[in-house]
Amino acid sequence: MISAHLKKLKRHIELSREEEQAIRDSVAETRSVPADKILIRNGVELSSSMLLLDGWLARSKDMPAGERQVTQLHVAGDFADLHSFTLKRLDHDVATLSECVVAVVPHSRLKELTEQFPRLARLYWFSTNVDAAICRELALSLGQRSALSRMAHLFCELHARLDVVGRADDGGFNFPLTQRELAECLGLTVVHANRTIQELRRRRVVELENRRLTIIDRKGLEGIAEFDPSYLYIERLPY
Amino acid sequence: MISAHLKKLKRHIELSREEEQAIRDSVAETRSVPADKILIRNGVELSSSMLLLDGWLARSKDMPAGERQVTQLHVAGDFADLHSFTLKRLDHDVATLSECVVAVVPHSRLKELTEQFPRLARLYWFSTNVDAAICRELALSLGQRSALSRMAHLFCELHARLDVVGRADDGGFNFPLTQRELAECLGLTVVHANRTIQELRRRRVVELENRRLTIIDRKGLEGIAEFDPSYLYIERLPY
DNA sequence: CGAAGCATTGAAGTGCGTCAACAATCGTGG
DNA sequence: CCACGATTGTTGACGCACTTCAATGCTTCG
Repeated sequence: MISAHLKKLKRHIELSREEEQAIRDSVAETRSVPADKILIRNGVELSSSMLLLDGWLARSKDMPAGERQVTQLHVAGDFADLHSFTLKRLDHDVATLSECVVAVVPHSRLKELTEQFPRLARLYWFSTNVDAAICRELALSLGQRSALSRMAHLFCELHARLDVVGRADDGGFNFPLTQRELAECLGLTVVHANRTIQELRRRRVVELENRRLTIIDRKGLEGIAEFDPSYLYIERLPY
Repeated sequence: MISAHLKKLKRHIELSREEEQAIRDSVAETRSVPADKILIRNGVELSSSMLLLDGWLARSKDMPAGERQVTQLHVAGDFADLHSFTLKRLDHDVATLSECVVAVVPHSRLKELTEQFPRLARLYWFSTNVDAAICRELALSLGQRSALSRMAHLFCELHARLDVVGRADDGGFNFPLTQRELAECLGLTVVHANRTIQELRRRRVVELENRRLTIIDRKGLEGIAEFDPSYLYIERLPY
């Protein structure tokens, strides 16, 4: 089940036998978590990071009055809080959006791993930097794109990211979020998120039903989104 | 002039003599750059990172039609593109907002530095993770806060960050951005940014003139912003 | 089978955008 | 030191994308 994570890493560098084994050995335990649970709470001191093996997670930040912004979605193969290795506590919550399987990686092992394999240290550093790039693209979406373009952009991004770990096909992908959660990703109200989905349906670019997103017109969707995947850094061997 | 950077780092760990010297030695050259220049262009392969010694920089992303979102502001002591060490090319531009002095740090030296001093590797990794936390807070602002609250929040954040490097006082700080640039940080039009400044003035919380931001009512400003600085990770010794 | 959450719809309101004009300031060269 | 164009700041009128409020049917699940 850690194969999705390794698949992602191997897009960037060839892993030696020892490196791959060290990564496998860094997992202390594997846990199953039901949907709608807060896995990591804002501000709490942490001594391990969570590697998502299956399911969907969200990083979210709440306002005093209760409004919520999801700042990142995570799918199989993603480290949900690798940044807690250096930050020690998070500035956001991490919650399950579906039933999830997570691997627990103690910070102590990450320390050994990164000191023993500086190349892996840079690879994992790279990985948190890609998270940051995704967040910058979100800021661009929230600041400049219309609701329609924003939603289309999110769907394009998710398709590209899921494709890397073999969880998407040309027709689309499983999408377990409710419209409320989707709205929280996009900085919209539920009502407007609903109307935006309907507009995408009306334009025959996507369909969304039964927790599955069907992409009907990929080019059309990417056009609405003005999608350029280079910010995802999905390419082979950067160094 | 690198002292602002060291001051920032020393908030988090005590630097040994050797570590501090290694950081100083990592600078290959120092350059002065006029205002309104693109220092680093989106997509270009890089072999060094820029440490800002003095002045203001912005990370910005442009849309095909020309709209621009600033995803981060940088002040003295900040690494503008430490993430280029692992990403190799950026997903955004870095431009000068004022005259700037930057130190050029080759990636080759960063590689040596981080391999020789794993503690510094983690500290610099930490630093890029704080940048990401700041970007998440921006996403929260853009997605959920009103224009007024967003602007107040930015001013609070800048005051806190400038204070760390000794470039703010109780009364405020120098703020070289035009209203257009400020608007680009906040996802607003110039016209509405102008009206928002006026509302902050009317409420007697800040004044903005002659490239200086004066904070008249700190508590009032923080109240409008619902400002909680914990996402900035300004505190002593996380490990 | 009932309750709770989720998706959908309509009507009305508003925060911010757009367009357009003008005033103030700045930088530059004569 | 002034002239002048360019940039920056400010204001008003109007429009619209998105919100708010409220109601209704649809699913899901104990």
